[in-house]
Amino acid sequence: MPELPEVETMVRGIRPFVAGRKLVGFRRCPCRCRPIVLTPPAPAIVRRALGQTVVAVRRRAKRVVLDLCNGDAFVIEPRMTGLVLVADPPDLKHLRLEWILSGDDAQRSLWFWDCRGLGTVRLLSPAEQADILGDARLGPDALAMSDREWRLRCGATTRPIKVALLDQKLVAGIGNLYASEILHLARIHPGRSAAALGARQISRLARATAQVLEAAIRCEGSTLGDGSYRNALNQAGSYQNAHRVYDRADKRCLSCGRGTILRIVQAQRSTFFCPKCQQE
DNA sequence: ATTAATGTTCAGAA
DNA sequence: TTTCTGAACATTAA
Repeated sequence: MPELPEVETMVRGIRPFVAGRKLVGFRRCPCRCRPIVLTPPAPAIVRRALGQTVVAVRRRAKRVVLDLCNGDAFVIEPRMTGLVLVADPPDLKHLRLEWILSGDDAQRSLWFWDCRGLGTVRLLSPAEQADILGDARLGPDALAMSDREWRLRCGATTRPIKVALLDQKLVAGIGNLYASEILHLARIHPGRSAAALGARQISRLARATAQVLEAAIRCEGSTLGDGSYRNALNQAGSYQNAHRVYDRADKRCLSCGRGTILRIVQAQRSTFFCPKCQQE
């Protein structure tokens, strides 16, 4: 579920509750749901992380990173339905992992809640962080791409631009929902070859990416009809009210007022676009 | 019963 | 080498 704006919202939401605190315990889910996949296994995590202080809370692509004072870092990857919470989980069933934190005042907890259970939590050494979070595996953050970088990276692949935007090695942070929204704002057809985009289109793409993602962060992300996404305090985001095309198949285009939103499938994922605003 | 869902990764084929 | 497809992971809701 979460893409860059949702993960950024998680990071900002938990930071004041987590940064500067010491890890004094871990607990697995109290219910009988499948135990989360931990890397390394739980005993090694306890040995390496217990007693460490969380010195920073940051985002890398669609992951939440908790930097510890010994150089290790927890890397939380929410995938489709994962949430990081400091209060009030949606239900008590899918609380996969709890970090117990101690600070100047009372003890408190950070939770990883994940309904589908595809998310992961890893404790990585500095060398593993360089490998898994480094430039060889992830492209530049979507909010830190220059026009020049957009041009070079798009120019290097003939894949459809919608598919290229989902490639985390090309640009990090964009997912299926925001890819459709960005291309609609940039007035680019999702099937266009990335390498075939002209200079004006690249510059529109760069501006649309920043505009959509920054607006979505201000709205604390998108909470769709199933209510799945929640911020760190288990509150819904509001960017879904600003969606122009995502999940709006057969509805009137909100921009031109004439086109009908189409749903197509690219790389086994839904793409939504307006054939009037986004010409081939 | 079937399908699709804001993600990632792998195997195998073109 | 690049690109594409299908499958896998697991859960829920329409």
